[in-house]
Amino acid sequence: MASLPSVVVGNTVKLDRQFKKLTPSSLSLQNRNFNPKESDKSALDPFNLDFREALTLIQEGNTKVESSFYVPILQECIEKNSVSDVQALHAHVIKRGSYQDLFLMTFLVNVYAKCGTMESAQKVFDNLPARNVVTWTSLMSGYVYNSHPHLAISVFKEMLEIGGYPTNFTLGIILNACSSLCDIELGKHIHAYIIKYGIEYDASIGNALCSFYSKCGSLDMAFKAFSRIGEKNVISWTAIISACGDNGDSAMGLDMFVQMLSEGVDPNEFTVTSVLSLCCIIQALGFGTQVHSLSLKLGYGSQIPVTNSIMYLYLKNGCINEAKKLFDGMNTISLVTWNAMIAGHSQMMDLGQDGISTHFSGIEALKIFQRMKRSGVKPDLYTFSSILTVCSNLVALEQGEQFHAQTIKTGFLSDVVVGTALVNMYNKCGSIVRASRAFVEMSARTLISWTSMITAFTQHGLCQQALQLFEDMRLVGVRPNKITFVGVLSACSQAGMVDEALAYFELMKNEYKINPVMDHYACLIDMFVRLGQIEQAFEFIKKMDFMPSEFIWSILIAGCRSHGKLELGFYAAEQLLDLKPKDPETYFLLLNMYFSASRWKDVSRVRKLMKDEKIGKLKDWSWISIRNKVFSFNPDYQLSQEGELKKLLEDLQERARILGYQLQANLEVIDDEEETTSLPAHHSEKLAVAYGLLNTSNGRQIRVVKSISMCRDCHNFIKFISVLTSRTIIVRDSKRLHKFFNGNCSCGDFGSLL
DNA sequence: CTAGGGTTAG
Repeated sequence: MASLPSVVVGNTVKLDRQFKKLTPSSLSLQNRNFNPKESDKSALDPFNLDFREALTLIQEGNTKVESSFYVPILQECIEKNSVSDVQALHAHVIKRGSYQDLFLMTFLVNVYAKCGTMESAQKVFDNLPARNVVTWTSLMSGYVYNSHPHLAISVFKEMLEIGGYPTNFTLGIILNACSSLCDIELGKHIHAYIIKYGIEYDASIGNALCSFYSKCGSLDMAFKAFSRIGEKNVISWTAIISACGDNGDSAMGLDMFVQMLSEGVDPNEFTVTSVLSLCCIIQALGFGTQVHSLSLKLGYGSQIPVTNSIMYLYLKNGCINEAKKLFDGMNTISLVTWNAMIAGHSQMMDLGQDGISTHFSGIEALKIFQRMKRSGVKPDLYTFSSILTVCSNLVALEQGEQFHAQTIKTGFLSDVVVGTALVNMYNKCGSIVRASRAFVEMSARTLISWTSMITAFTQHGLCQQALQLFEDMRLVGVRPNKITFVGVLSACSQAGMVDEALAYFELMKNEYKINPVMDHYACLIDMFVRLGQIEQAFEFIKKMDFMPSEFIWSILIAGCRSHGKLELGFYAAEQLLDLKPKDPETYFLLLNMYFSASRWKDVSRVRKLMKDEKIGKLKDWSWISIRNKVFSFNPDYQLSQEGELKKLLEDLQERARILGYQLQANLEVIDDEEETTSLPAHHSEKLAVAYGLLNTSNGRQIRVVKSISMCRDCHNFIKFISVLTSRTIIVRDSKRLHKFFNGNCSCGDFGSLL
């Protein structure tokens, strides 16, 4: 680092005015601080003129004006983002000789920067008669503002070389540059410099350090930087609150918010939006609602970002009506508002709601997209990634293809998130070929892109490709996370590669220091179960340092049922019942197990528990999307009115029987005390598949999405259909993707627990 | 004259 002082100070013309930022309305008001010479006053008082008039006067007049005259007009140029007006004023400044005024010229650097024309800002800077630390800092700030952090840093180094001495402002700006570059090295260097030279640790330094460490992923250091600030201002608090959110500790962020209020600091609109986004992450609707009313009290109700984030919070929590009310009440609907609406609808599925509301909110999201386009708003990358996700959820391939085309036309495909969303869309719509093409064509890939593609191969039963891609990913130096390992372990599980699975499990723990989560154990247990090694699976459950979840016991029970291990199955069922499962499907798994073992007492015990826990019937819906239209089916579908559909199903059933298909009965509907065994051969996906067969041309893929898991019988039957019709049939149920082709399914036949 | 914070994505 450069040695201290030797500040370059130009012959700064001191002006005795205070230049506060002027709003357009304040321009027309008399400013008490403005006190021009009498001679200028009558003709050229910018505070008595409107913008255009002032500009015209300046351009026509030959009078020399004071430097301060330009400032409010230039301010307005920033607001209007009018570079040409800035250039006109600049020309005038040169002609009238005010270019000697370092104060004014520094301001001009900032004006050009704020208008996004850094070339001009740099040119003004280069021609300055003298430079001081403020002019240097202005240039750096311009480069950071225009997303050229590396250029800001080279200006910084240049300044140090000629002996310039950075101030708190300078260091704050450079720390920001480090944040956006994730340049940990330089950031720490700056921090050391601050300590070494005893730079006063004020809020500007503390806030910048706090954000810097947060963006580098060290919440600990962010907290240290924060706590050293003597007088914490709103920005300090907002910085630490967002730091918590960015580093995965949203609950802590809410704590900090409470602490901030208790210390008597009022949040501003930025704080409110940050807090609301934390509420979104951890689904803290109640807290968010309180924050919302607080923000109304503080007068931020008309702030668009505040409304956007509360609307998004409502949507993510399924409060569609509240969200709609806010949306309808907004007088300015920004692109972000549309995006929040679309993203909110596309994400309602994360609520643990059934697949039916997910489906309808997806359809709603498509409608919102159309409304947005009709209103003349152009979609951006956020819109496209959300809408592609909607297509994934709906298994709406044709729609997805159209959006793909639009991303190409608009150039947003080059965005890595859009590209990743596209990979996911093709995968979830059952097209692994196009998914991998989209992946290969990406110009850049994030960890999430790699993970998506690995998971895609796994879901399509292409385990070798999944593992190969994982190795490629490591070769190019991308560090896997726990989700990547779920994909890897699940690939091994499907392929029955026990040794590899265990080796990857160790690799994850030892080399990547990732603590296993339930999903990893579930993969391994699933693997043993698939291989029929039920005892090993059970041993593994006993050995793991986790309380087995509902899902783990379900896998074991399904395995016990398939492999006739009744006693262990009953034991597991007791464990499962103790957990008071949440997922309705789990109860049906138990019912079916007891039913097939003729344990009637247990059947009624489970039924009673279901009543106590208010578990309703399973809502069996399937949808098929053909040429942008969605058709819905459930078991109540009136087949008699559709002679063709009924005939087709009967015909397929008969031909399947000849090939060896046998109907497996399941306990289906629990209607109070009444129970029926299912004979209707017509779960919703059979109807949807048959409808697809009738309404698409021969050889085309059939793509169906279903609200709950497939039952074994349907799973088996559709394998036969794929043989009888030579079609590829994709059914995405609530748990996984099934791609049926030539009598096989990509899930490796252990995909249906029910 | 130079800053610091925010909404929507996989």
